[in-house]
Amino acid sequence: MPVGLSRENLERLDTLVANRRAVARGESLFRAGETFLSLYAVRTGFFKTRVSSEDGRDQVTGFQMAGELLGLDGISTDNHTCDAVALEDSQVCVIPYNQLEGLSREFTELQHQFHKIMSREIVRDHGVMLLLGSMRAEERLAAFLLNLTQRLQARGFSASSLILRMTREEIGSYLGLKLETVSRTFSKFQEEGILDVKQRQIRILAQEKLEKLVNGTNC
Amino acid sequence: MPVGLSRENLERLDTLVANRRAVARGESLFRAGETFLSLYAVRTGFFKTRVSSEDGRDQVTGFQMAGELLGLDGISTDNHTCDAVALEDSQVCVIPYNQLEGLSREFTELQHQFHKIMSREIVRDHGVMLLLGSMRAEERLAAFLLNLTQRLQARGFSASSLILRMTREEIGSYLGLKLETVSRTFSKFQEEGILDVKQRQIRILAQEKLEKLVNGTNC
DNA sequence: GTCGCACCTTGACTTAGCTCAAGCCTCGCC
DNA sequence: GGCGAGGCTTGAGCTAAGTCAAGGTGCGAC
Repeated sequence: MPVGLSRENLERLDTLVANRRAVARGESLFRAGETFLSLYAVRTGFFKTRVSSEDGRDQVTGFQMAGELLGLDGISTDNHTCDAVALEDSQVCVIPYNQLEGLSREFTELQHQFHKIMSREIVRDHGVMLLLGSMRAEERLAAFLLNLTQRLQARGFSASSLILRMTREEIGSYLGLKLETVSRTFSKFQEEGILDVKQRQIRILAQEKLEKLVNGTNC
Repeated sequence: MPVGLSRENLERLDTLVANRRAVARGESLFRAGETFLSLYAVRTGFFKTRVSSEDGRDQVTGFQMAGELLGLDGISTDNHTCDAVALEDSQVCVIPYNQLEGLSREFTELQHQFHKIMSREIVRDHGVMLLLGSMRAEERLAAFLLNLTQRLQARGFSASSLILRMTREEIGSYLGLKLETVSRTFSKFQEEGILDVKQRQIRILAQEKLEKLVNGTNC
């Protein structure tokens, strides 16, 4: 991303993300209500983010893997508005937000990239709204799996074989379904020869059928 | 918002938003796929934004009123990713995006406010996900009405009386419900003495009951 | 090894919301 | 003033997904 920067400037960008933090499986990176100071870039591992309503309802709002950014919601009120929980032992880069704002005033390209990242999150959220608002259970799970494998593939992993880092309940929360429905839908996909499911090990046998479900020549 | 700026700088900020555009009821301000060049601030009127999936499913992603910003999704790919449609004759300020980036490199406060606005949109979207993923029809409609009146009240309108700018179908799309369900739920609220509903004229008779539905001492 | 716990699967039954259909407002237009 | 179209309401029946319950499975701790 940094194009044509001087050595000195490159070093300043480096110091922006120099700070590391390890988060053990099950621990929170941050929680709703905490003061917002930094963004976090996932280096290794896997996270979920989760919002809660006053009456204790939870909603998983996303799953984040290496290279993805956590904490953007905190900018709005200087407080985090969701919890970020590690689903496996993970490492993040700590990006102090005021330093990021300062540097992005100097480096047009950094500013532009940062805006694109925020905007991309908005676009992603709109996609999830479409999923939650108008898709049936099978379509939701198909879309979820295709999204996951696509992101894993971009990171050099197999496009057809993956290990889920989250429980059926977490998948259900993200997709607006109950865990039993997620489980039944996995079973259905297996019966139909679309997937091979062994607990959290998933092998995609017929990707085109998943795609057809999502793009839906059906309904 | 602009605090302690010189006359000259204030004028530069003014020119940023000097350009106006009128959009008649039913017309689009922009459409998915069009090149993204500007953000738009609603001056007067009312808009909906809508994403579509390949197979023609629509999802209303938001309703925007005076003072709210449209087009943030376009930054990510330099193309708009949703349609913005006026629900009544409206006027917007055109904010050329590259000028905004330029000025926000000079004015820390502008930069900071812009980031907060983007972040707020992300937080709002997470709230909608919670609604779509975990609330029942009555709770969704209650949350929708409370959100609307809150925003209208902040603009000096009544907290208890409002005129809907959108159809039952558009409300349903936003809330992940069919128009019949929206209609039935309005009728139910009327029977229970929570609302007085006359087509699009709504009077809130028992706001505390709506709040209780959303915060849910129930389930 | 085996015990316990968290997680997953499956079945039987229930239900919230959807679909389809019919009829009714209301507002703009001829 | 009457007519038409878009929008709204309501009913009846259906269905996808939820609920409740009873096991099954696999992994980590001892």
